[in-house]
Amino acid sequence: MELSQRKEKILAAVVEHYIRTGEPVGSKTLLSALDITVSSATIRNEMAELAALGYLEQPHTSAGRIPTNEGYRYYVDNLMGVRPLDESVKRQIEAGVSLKNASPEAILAKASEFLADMTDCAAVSTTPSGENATIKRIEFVPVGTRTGMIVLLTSTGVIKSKVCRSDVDLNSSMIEKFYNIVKASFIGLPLDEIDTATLQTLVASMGADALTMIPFVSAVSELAQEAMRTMVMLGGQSNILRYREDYGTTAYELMDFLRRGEPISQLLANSKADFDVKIGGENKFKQLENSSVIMAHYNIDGDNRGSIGIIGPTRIDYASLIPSVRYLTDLVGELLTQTLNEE
Amino acid sequence: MELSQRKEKILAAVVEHYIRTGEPVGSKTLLSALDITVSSATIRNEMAELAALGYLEQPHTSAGRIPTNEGYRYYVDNLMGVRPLDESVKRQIEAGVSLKNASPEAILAKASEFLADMTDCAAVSTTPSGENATIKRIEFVPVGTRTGMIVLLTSTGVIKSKVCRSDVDLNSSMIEKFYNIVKASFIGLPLDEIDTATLQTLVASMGADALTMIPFVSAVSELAQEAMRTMVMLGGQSNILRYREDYGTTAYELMDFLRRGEPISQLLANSKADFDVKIGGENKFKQLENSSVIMAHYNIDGDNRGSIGIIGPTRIDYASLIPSVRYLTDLVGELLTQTLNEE
DNA sequence: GTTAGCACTCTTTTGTCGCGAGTGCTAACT
DNA sequence: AGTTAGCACTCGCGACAAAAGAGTGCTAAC
Repeated sequence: MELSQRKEKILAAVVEHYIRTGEPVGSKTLLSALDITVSSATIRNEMAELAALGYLEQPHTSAGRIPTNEGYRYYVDNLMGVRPLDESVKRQIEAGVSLKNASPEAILAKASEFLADMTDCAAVSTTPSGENATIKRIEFVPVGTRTGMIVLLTSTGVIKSKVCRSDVDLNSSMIEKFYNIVKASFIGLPLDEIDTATLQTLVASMGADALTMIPFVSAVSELAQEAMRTMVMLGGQSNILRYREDYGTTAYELMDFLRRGEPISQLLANSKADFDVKIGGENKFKQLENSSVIMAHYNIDGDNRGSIGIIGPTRIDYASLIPSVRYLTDLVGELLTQTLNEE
Repeated sequence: MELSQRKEKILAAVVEHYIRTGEPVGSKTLLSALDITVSSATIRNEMAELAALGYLEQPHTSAGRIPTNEGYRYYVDNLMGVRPLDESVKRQIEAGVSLKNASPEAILAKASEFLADMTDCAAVSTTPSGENATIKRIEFVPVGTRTGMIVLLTSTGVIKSKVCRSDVDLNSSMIEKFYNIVKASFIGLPLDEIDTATLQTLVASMGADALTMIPFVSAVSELAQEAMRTMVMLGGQSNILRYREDYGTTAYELMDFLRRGEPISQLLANSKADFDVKIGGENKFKQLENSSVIMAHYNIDGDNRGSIGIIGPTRIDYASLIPSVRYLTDLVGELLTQTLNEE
């Protein structure tokens, strides 16, 4: 749907004004905000047409207009000025995500927290997916007479560790047996091939040693699961209260939605493009019907591996937050690439 | 301050009714709730006296009475029936905290989450304090040409690990050097003696090796800090919205308060008794002035080491939640004792 | 000490009214 | 044909008033 230039100007002004104030905007207000040489009546006519086209709506007859979800969509796709990020904002973001010597989880947790603070929205991120990774290395470190720590390194550079407990005292022959099993059965194996069936056949093939080895073997499998699973990092839930009126009655549902990592990871994984904006009901979760999501994906070694996003009211400030989310996400991608490749 | 038996009965009835309904309770309502053979006028007289004593108040002249913080306090200290926990609730709690083979952090995180769900409040817990612990063991596991994982075990059984990166390729002589330094300088050292000053003298004494060893040594120190620091686990923040009206305008402040672990750990550490209830402004944090806190402390090897608590509105259901929190906390204590002592 | 009765207070609800904001339509103008 | 001025119309909102309802405090009698 193509709009005349003047309609576009009006639509943009309505969207921007409403985003700023949260109040329905009428023809007169618009007249002074717009450097245009027409009368308010003309603007009214144009607005009526925009409403007929579905881009604007009236909360009630005698109020101004507010954008519909389609209105926001048109604004984001066609009208929004993509001014480059301020240098000072860039530097602020750079400071916010810098974290040396930290795990991917810690980096993303901090990034989410920072992004939430910066945008006054709730922020979410997913840890790198380990779907196509294989097991590169497994180590066992005794830390007590019956306790040891298993360390797993994947081909994508993710390191996971887990304390594990044996039913009998550890001795070097057991540890050697463990390494033999690991070498023969695990190294090089794709993470997603370690399921309970594989484990059972493995345990069955061990014969007499099975009993003592089970805690170790199952710990390795748990680690593989963990390394594969993407975790959801969450920040700034309290910011939901900040825009409480905009969320209406869905505020509680929204907070509850945020707690459950699973749907969020679906939400974030659901888009292929470099970055994505979902406005109101555009995503299939009805808890988000009064929310917009701005998300971007980060790459590790050029490979799309995870996402970072913010969730705010539909009248979120798209124009200035989209570039911020994208820039931050790119930075995090670089940082993670670096972290995971250093050996 | 001693109250007559009848006054106590009335106060208890007011508190319990208000906790249940959230509505101010008047003399007639009370009459039907109370199996007492007096008229509403008598109850009015008694309530007027209770108000004069500071245990009840009226939101406005023609409304019923609601308990003051002092009223809740008297109720909790003297009136509240301490019925033992239902067997079914006990079993529910046992199921909620059972987690085999998990780290203390994971156990407490799950316990907080579960407690929040069970009580419809926000729940918090602190990880065991490592204040008096010493370093028992340190291991180094190479996982790449320049990367290794350092594993630290404390005398209290806490295991922490961290990936650490060298500037040059690792070789066995460096690893041996590392173990020498560790043996000589760290093993047996109390965690709180590892500060920057100690580290600097240590690095200074290493002479030429200092440069290559610094990443390792400082990683050990970071691990020691981590093992010492109590972390705050948080669950059920969304439940704050559930009692939004009760928190009034402090709802946002409350959520924000919960995010910052530090004040919460102060709050929880501030009480010596086995368990503790803070009502409204009784704790020094003004973000909690409309909240009550029910907290209990768990013991590891008989030693008070951490706390678990819930934060709700002042009209929280003390009588049934206090036993739940205590029972759960005891269970967690047992579980942690077991986890940390198994070697 | 207890109770019935009653006047009193204060909130809440409902209804009405007028104001103001903003619209849509029509007729005139360019 | 597009634009504009003018005007009647609609609707939400705040103010105000009246009525209803809940609950109290007090007094006088039991």
